[in-house]
Amino acid sequence: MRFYVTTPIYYVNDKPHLGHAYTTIAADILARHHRQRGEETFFLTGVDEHATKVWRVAESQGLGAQEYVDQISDAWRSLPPRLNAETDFFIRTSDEGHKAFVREFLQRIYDNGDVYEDVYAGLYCVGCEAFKTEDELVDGKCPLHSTEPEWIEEKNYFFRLSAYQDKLLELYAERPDFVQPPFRFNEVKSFVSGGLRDFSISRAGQPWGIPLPWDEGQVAYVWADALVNYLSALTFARPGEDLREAFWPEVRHLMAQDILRFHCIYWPAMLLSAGYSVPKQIFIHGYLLLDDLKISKSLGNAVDPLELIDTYGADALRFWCARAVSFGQDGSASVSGIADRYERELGNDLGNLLSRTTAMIARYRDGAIPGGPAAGSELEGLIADVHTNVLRDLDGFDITGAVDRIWTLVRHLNRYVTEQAPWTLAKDESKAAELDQVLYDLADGLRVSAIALWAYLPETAPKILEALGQPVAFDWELVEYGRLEPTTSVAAAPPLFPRFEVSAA
RNA sequence: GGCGGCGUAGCUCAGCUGGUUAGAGCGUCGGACUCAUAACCCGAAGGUCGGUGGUUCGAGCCCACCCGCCGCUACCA
Repeated sequence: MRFYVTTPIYYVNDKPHLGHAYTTIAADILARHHRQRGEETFFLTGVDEHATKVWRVAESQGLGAQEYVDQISDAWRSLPPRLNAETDFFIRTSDEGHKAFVREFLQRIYDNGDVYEDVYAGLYCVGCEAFKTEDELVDGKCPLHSTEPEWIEEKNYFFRLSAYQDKLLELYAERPDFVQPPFRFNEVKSFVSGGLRDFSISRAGQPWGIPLPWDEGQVAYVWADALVNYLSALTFARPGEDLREAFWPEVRHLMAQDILRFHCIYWPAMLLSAGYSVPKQIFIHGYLLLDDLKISKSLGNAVDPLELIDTYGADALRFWCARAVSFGQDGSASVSGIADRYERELGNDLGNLLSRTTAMIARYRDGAIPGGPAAGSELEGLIADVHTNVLRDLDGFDITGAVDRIWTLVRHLNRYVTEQAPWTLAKDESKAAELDQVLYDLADGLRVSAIALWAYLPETAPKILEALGQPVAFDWELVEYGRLEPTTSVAAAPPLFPRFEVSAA
């Protein structure tokens, strides 16, 4: 089995905000999970650096476009590591390997007869980087930027998307899970059923971009450039290797709904034209609605994920992203929710569980875990549920449901402590075997929780295993009751998620 | 306008192909415990499941209509 997951390539002229972090975190959770299963996994993210605005901003600062994007790409490149996202490659559209591949890719489409030349004309707002129709304007100006759009009329090359309507509909019919969740797929199908218009794949008179192989005077325009990254990266991410053989078309694209159409319609059509297989799956996640408002730069409610990491840590942010909103749907979330999750769930449920468990093992058994697995325990059943059903959840991109399932185990363990009352057992020598059993089950349940949560909490999970004197390994087959390694060195663990001082809260 | 979705406890949401007293988390109130990061555990209060009318032995779940939100309805990264 192989697993290839992508985020969109982010537009360098943005600042990284929570929405970007959200997609990247989700992709990393999936990637880590599939690595746990022993699958060969590839996780790609990166930046889109070619755009008119980039060039204009660079010029206004007296910089060359390449020089400019070299500077601002760093902010983006550092985002995944800050999130603890383990990417396999970070692509930039100005990478030579990408540029060469795009030219070859577009040439194939061209050779296939799907490209023609036509005149593109319209009112163009530079701020929006979009053409506007008359009825979108207010007093002849762009309502967002209050500037008059420019009338642009130029020769462009067009991709014959209209010729792919039937092929796309066939594809959708053959692949009922091609686009997830289903209601997004419906949007795609109804859109395509309504007929497709060709779209332009080039811009004239632009010095910044990838020149078309058959007309060096024009550069590839957005989708003809950006989308191709998912394929191009495989050709040069590892020098000397062509990863296409392994990972294409085993790809899952993750993104928000704003770019759904381009991924579900344009991209498959271009791939078919160029003679490639289409992606395995496309998953559209929802927006985190902060105070019921979509996160957006223009609304001014953008949240800097790095500030949240500075306060709560990457694990808490990842956990919150996975838990706060059912993945795939829009949902209201509030930044204060991170503080709640941190304290209630990570601190009180999970962190405190480790504290009390290790403290009791140290106190009652001098750091040793003398018990062993007991057949037919309730714990065994819960762990079996996690073992099999988390896989199923995550195969369906349900990162929220999966972590909820794991949390059921964590909650069970806390309840188990109270029910068994080890402090009472400890007072009665004749109950020593019982106490051993309880401590064993707690330690083993915690061990399993840590392994299952590793994809979500890559920083915390190793700490739990270390505190329990367990090898730091996360293979999914270890999510099984009774695989606790004997140990004699458990000491009371320091808090995993310390409370904040009142003044800091 | 067309297509799709949503409206369930104070809040955020689960409720599979219709079937005994409608669930979870948080919040509130009460209790219990002491291993632990004053954490954890138990219990209670709290819902005419948007409205109306149908189908059915029986509907939160099916149908019709209505009300209120939201998404998509083309070239924006």
